[in-house]
Amino acid sequence: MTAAAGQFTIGEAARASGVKVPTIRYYEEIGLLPSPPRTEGGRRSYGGEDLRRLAFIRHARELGFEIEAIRTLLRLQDEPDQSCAAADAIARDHLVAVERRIASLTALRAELARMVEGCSHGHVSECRVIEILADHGECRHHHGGRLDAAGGL
Amino acid sequence: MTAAAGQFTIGEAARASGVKVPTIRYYEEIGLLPSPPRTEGGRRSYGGEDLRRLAFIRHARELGFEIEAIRTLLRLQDEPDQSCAAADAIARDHLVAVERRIASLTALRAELARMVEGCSHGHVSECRVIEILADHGECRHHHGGRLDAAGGL
DNA sequence: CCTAATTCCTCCAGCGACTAGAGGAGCAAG
DNA sequence: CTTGCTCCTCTAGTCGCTGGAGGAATTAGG
Repeated sequence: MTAAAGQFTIGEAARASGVKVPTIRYYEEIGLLPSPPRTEGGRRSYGGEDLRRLAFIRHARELGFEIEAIRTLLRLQDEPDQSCAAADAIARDHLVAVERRIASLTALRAELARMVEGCSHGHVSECRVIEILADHGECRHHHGGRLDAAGGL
Repeated sequence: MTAAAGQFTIGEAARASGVKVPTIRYYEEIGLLPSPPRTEGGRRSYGGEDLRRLAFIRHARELGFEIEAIRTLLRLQDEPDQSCAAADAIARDHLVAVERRIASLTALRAELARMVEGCSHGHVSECRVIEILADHGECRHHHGGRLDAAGGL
């Protein structure tokens, strides 16, 4: 460790924040994280403020905020005299989106549960799972849009 | 209409199934939907079986099944004498994933609700929303992975 | 001081599941 | 015959990363 106190390598920043190294570089590339100074050898050298920013980003991503929303939130954070109405609006919008998502996933769960329960574990020709998928009319699930299958956690 | 009865253009297939035209071509490209015969002029001509397959795919996508899972389900559907254990397993796995997702979104909703409620609508410097995002320690949300913000419906 | 292991650098490609646009051909109706 | 719609192919872009190649720099051990 030749570096000054309070300076961190990208690897240390990654371990401290829980954001992977390539992701940190990606955040820099898209301008979400400022380009840090470099050491003589050309390596990124982060300070405490950068780590805080990174933690902020990580937490916001965990909460499902999009990069563009986070960009706005970070700008707001940098200007503490401004009204926080904008931050409030972003959070509120997101809350509404999350609620819609929960509602649709709950409907989905019900349909999947019915599929699985109805399955008699015999042949495909009499399988509820296949049957319900083949015939939308048979289910109570009406027309949400698409859901991502896997998604986070 | 010069085409034989029971034959449909890609546009008609799209309207009938609710899958967009470019998406149908995409499904063909990735081998999810068989390449249909073409008319003299080179246009795709779909039959009733294709429409049924497309409806199956659409429904499964609405239910959040991934393309690869759908590919497996379609193969199963084509062999009605096989055991449906595989289909059952896919649906069960997906149900578990959906349940996990609901649980994490519910935790998320709670945190977002606390953020929004705590906001005093004053300046950014004392905004709960910004504050909670900046300090993970302040919240009860512990370490799920990432969630997609928008996603389906 | 030398070496080996680790970490870092840049650049480019790929994921999933589409979506959008360019540029052109076919085809049905007026 | 022209208008306007649909269709064709092909390419590139979306979002938020993730991974690999190929090489330089640093660190730890001997």
